Amino acid sequence: MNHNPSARAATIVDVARAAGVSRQTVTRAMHDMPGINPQTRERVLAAARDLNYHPSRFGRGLVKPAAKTLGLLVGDLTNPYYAELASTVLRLAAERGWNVVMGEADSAPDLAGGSDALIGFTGLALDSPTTGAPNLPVVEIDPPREHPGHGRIEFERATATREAVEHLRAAGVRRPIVLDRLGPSPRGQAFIDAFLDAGLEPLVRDRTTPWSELAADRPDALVAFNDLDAFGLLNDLRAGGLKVPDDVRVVGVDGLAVGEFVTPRLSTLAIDLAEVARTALDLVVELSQGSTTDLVRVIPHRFLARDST
Amino acid sequence: MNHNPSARAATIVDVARAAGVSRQTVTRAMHDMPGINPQTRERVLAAARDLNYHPSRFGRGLVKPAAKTLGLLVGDLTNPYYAELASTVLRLAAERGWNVVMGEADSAPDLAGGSDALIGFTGLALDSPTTGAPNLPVVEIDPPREHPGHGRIEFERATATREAVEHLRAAGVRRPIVLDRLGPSPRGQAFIDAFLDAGLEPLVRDRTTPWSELAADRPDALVAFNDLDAFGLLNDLRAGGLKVPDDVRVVGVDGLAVGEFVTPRLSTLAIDLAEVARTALDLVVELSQGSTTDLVRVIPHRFLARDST
DNA sequence: CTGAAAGCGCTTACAG
DNA sequence: CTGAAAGCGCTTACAG
Repeated sequence: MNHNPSARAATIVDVARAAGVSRQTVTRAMHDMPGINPQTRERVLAAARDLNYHPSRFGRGLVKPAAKTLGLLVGDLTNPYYAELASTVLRLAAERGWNVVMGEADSAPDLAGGSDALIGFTGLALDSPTTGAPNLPVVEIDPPREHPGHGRIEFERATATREAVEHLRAAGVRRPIVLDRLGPSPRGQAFIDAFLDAGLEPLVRDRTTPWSELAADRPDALVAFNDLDAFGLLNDLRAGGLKVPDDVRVVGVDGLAVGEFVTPRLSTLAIDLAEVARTALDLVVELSQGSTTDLVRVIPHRFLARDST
Repeated sequence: MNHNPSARAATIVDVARAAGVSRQTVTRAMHDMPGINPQTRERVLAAARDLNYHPSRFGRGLVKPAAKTLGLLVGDLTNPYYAELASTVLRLAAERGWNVVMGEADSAPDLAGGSDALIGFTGLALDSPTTGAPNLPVVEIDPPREHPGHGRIEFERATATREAVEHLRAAGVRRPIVLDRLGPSPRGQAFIDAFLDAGLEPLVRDRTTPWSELAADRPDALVAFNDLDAFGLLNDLRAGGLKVPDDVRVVGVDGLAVGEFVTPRLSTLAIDLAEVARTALDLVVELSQGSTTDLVRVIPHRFLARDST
């Protein structure tokens, strides 16, 4: 077995030669087509096995209609936020007969090379090889800045953020802390602005600050960077003997379904990820058909008041 | 724009003709290569834009070394179990310079067509087009049955299951219910066997049976089909005024990280998904290099006794 | 700076 | 049942 260890992979010609037939006949055997002598087929398949022959996707794709491939760049799939988005994209793409090649921002493969179009959270991998694609249609989700010619799904967060802040203010919150990453994110900035507008001056801390440190500021509300962070805070607060929402209120961002299952159920800023996925896919299809106008779609967050506020 | 609405997509020849240059020059312009008159480049790019030209992956792949593509078939990505596995596969594949095209079992795209090798939970999509692949290396994870020539990652669950059952028995459990899907799954069967061996006769109910119905049998332990189901049960039990683990003990299967964050923390049968991913990837690489022996790897579950038992 | 030729690996009619 | 020829869309030397 494995007769071609170092050199190039076996091609249809190698198999044909080894089996003493034409390329044509190799194709027939490989694809189980009719009109071939069973013994010939066996001989060809044996040769193929022997040479570890696998038909080239490229030779085949050039000559047969093939599924389009969509590149999808997400963050850590371990975060249900990205997983849920990816899940919807996968389903909708399959409905259209598209394949999806996926990449996580941190490992950042060159999606562009294997795709006919790209959708992704480019904020995670700015100007990566991914976006240097040769003329591919690209749709960016919640992008940090505009990129001419690219489609864009923008998140409208101001309204829902104000709602959340109003909810907190009405509940008596006076000393909120906004947990954000360094170099304020759009989500963090939206909360800061909303608090200021509501006459509250929020402290801003790095999202990874442990509760033990946060406690010194005696906050009565914590705005987590995302739901996952919020789950961690909920745990830390419980461990620290604090009651949520009575002692401290906690709000997340993302609207993960699993937020229903934690205790207390997490209040959060949700976005309809299925709608994001659907919109992004529609847009990328329009782009690949040559559309060059109306490239921006806006999707609103909404405030889900559950039990943690 | 979009001058080629109905007919076939524009090729390099169309662009060359439109711009009045050779195909060669089109390549140079598209890939920003040196040795081309800037004005010529502009003219070519304009023509390309005008014709909505995107270079064919296939033409290109045939002639330039391209990344290998791995097909990955999982269940619902919305289940963190699959998401975590996919995440590791994505990372490891990227390290090797492979692309990954993903599919969910329910939408079941034809992964085979676009892949050089396949990894997947074939129990979810048996004998789908996916596995009818023309001679692709295939690794099946926790497969329901053997498939000659395919690699196989088997889960060893008997040991950990016995441990879990022993733990329950020692805690005084006498009336366990095993929640399984119709036509017992390996995981369900393992629990049933272990309970019987321990001298306990478990009831078996469909995994979707609501607690309200289960309650009639006055169980003192519930074995959920998976962690996600277990989270739901935990909620139902709380809603029903039952205390876990005092009134009813609950054990899940999968070992999701988020099980740490629910209340009470979920006891579960965990499997090291990163190891599963790593092993599957190693195996599929061996297969694609022509290996035909030693195609089975076994990975053990382990019992994570947390707070729900 | 630009182009004519060859070739990548496959499949599809078409002959025999 | 089997094979010789043409062609899919691209890039890589090589000439000019």
